[in-house]
Amino acid sequence: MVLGEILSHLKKTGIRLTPQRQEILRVLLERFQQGGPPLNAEEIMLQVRRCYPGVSLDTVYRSLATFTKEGLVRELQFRDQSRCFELVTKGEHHHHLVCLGCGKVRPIHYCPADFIEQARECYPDFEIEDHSCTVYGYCPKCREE
Amino acid sequence: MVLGEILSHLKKTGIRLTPQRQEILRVLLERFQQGGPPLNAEEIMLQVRRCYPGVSLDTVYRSLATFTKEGLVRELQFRDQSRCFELVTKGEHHHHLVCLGCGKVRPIHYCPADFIEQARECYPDFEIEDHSCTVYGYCPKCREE
DNA sequence: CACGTGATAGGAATGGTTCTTATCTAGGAG
DNA sequence: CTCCTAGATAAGAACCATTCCTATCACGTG
Repeated sequence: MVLGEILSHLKKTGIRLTPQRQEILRVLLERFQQGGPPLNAEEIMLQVRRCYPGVSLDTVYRSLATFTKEGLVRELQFRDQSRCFELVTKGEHHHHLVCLGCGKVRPIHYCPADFIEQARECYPDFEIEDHSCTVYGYCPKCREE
Repeated sequence: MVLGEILSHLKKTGIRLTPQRQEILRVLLERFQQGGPPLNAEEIMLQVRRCYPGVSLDTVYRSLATFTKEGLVRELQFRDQSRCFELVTKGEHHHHLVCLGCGKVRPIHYCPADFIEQARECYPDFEIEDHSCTVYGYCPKCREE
């Protein structure tokens, strides 16, 4: 997955490809390639401001909403109330392990196919689009308290 | 699971058992018994006000936070930003199907044990406390748009 | 290369949640 | 049963992440 692929996808959709938006996507891609935790809107803004100092939080939120609608970005919600975002990548799929102490997020590279199957059987009239599985606990550092 | 069990559990913890708190728990229990979707703070407040008209939203939030810390209540977050609460019940365990259109929540009475197992294997140093699995899609009504 | 439409910046507004303060009360001690 | 006090409550103010508003700007179509 490279930035070019994402940008050409965007072109097809007719969504305008401003430099700010390219930078937002680049930041998300970089984070994905590093395997790090998802970013929240403010973190994204701070990163983007390195190149485009004038960028507003509102712009970041609006762009992320647009990308989410387009299926390029996924929004995540954990129990600490924080909202964060990650790139949707073809061929790669993961879930999350969240520390209830420090809020740090780690990826789980496993997907329970049986669960989705069960949901489909239970509610055949539903058009299933997506799913998310999250495990909560305490990381080694937070266990010591 | 009856209200008495919950209340006696609370007594053991030393948490004060005010009538408002009893009513909040009763409302949550009623919802659980009906098998309905989880409630948000405002819905709970409105129900509680039938008996205790003076109850404030703040009281509801504080009580729910206390119950959550005590493991009596679970807080849920879905992608529409809404925050809601449900009773934690022994012997019963479920996950959720959420409509991306209207936000309505339905229970899925199935749990992917393999997923939790995998998380444990992946991160043996983590102390796993809880997990949640959510499927997103469009309900029959919202599919028509 | 000019034009129109959709995007942006900045500041103001919003709304859910939490804090503050004064008052009250549940429940243990006497 | 009555008193006492730590902890709970109500009301309104404060908070803060997110969204709205409006004037301005610029992407990329034609």
